[in-house]
Amino acid sequence: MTHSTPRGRPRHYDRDTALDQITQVFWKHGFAATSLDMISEAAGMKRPSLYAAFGDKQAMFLLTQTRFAERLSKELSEILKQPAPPSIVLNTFFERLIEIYTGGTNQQTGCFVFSVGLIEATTEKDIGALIKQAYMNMQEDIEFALERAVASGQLQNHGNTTALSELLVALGHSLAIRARSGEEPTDLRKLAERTIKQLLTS
Amino acid sequence: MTHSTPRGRPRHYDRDTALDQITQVFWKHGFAATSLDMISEAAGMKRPSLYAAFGDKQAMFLLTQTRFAERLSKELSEILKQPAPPSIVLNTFFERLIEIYTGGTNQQTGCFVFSVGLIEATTEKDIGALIKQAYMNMQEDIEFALERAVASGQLQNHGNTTALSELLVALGHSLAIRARSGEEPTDLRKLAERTIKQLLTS
DNA sequence: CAATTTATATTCGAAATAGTACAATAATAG
DNA sequence: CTATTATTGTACTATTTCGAATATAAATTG
Repeated sequence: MTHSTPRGRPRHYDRDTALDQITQVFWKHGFAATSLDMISEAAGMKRPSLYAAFGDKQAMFLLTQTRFAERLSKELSEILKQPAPPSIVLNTFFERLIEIYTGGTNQQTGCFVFSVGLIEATTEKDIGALIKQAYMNMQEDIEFALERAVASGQLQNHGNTTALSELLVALGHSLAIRARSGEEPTDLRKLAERTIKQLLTS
Repeated sequence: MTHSTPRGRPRHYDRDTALDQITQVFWKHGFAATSLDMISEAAGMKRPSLYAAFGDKQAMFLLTQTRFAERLSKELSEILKQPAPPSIVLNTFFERLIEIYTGGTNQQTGCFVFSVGLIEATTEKDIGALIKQAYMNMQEDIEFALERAVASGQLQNHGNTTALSELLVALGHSLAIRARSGEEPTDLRKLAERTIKQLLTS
């Protein structure tokens, strides 16, 4: 018989929220400093359940990294598709980024990929590729947005939209570092505003 | 009697080169993933000697971080004092930074402070302050250099030297991230050149 | 309700790790 | 040459950690 409820004892955890909580722990302490016991407690799952669900620690890390990168990429990409003037679009873009990087929705600071994942890039090539992919996507999306703005006359062409978008990616990287080293959201917002102004009007 | 040679058994290690080697291990694996055995082997010192010389693992990390930050700061500051045109000065500045970040002199990638130290900033406030100090110094030095260039007529004032220097710091942060995620030195040099050009001519 | 299935909870063992106590070594001082 | 001093080398302990083996719990199927 096909049934809605599966066969044996039902799962006590929700896969998605568990992954959210695992992400939080890794985000705060980094991969190596996070023990399975910490993960277990954070996720509300005993170690055997963790293994059954997600594999070992490395697998969990790779999973949460990929998941975070994809979600962030998708969300930011949506923001950049708005038809508003570039200064507005970029401001909302970086406001959202700063919110994420300073613990607005979660509790952690810095970027889970660009700060935390980055450390593992020397020993795990997959992670390095993932990170590069993440900011390359970001750069492309920004560049497209700038080009649309130039085409629609909302932005005077400063010659090089590529260099411009690379600079905006650099701002993103900088915000990640600054947030984790303890700078306040308000200061970061001001920095972003100043930077956008400088880049778009000159 | 006062003698040049101290009393007991002479040290087998050189403090400075030992610290260099400890830095290398931390730089590659990060704080948590580096064991005292790894440090011991890299430095050629047994654990008791390590403790006697530098204290525990945390102390060693803080020491190498501070030392690296100071040296880097001093070296880059010197470059920025050169009286050459700003495009030249900034190019040599970033060329040197890229060399450090891509394993030119050492073997490691990324920035020891902005990449590796950063992870510990959430649990150790000292490290966070150190990191912020490092890039704030960098920003000031760059800003002074730009202002001198404006004053001497080597650079047309684009209005905001502060915003400009913040963008150049952001480029530095971006290079650190890109280097560790596996980008090649040549690509990074091109990126830096493009960025400098974009920022100085517009 | 008994059998089956899946998930959770407990327990165990092996390895790694940090830090320290103690013995051995290599120099100087007189 | 003996005592002293500082450093190096070895050995030990307590704790943490990963991963797995085993026992228990909660559901469905017929």
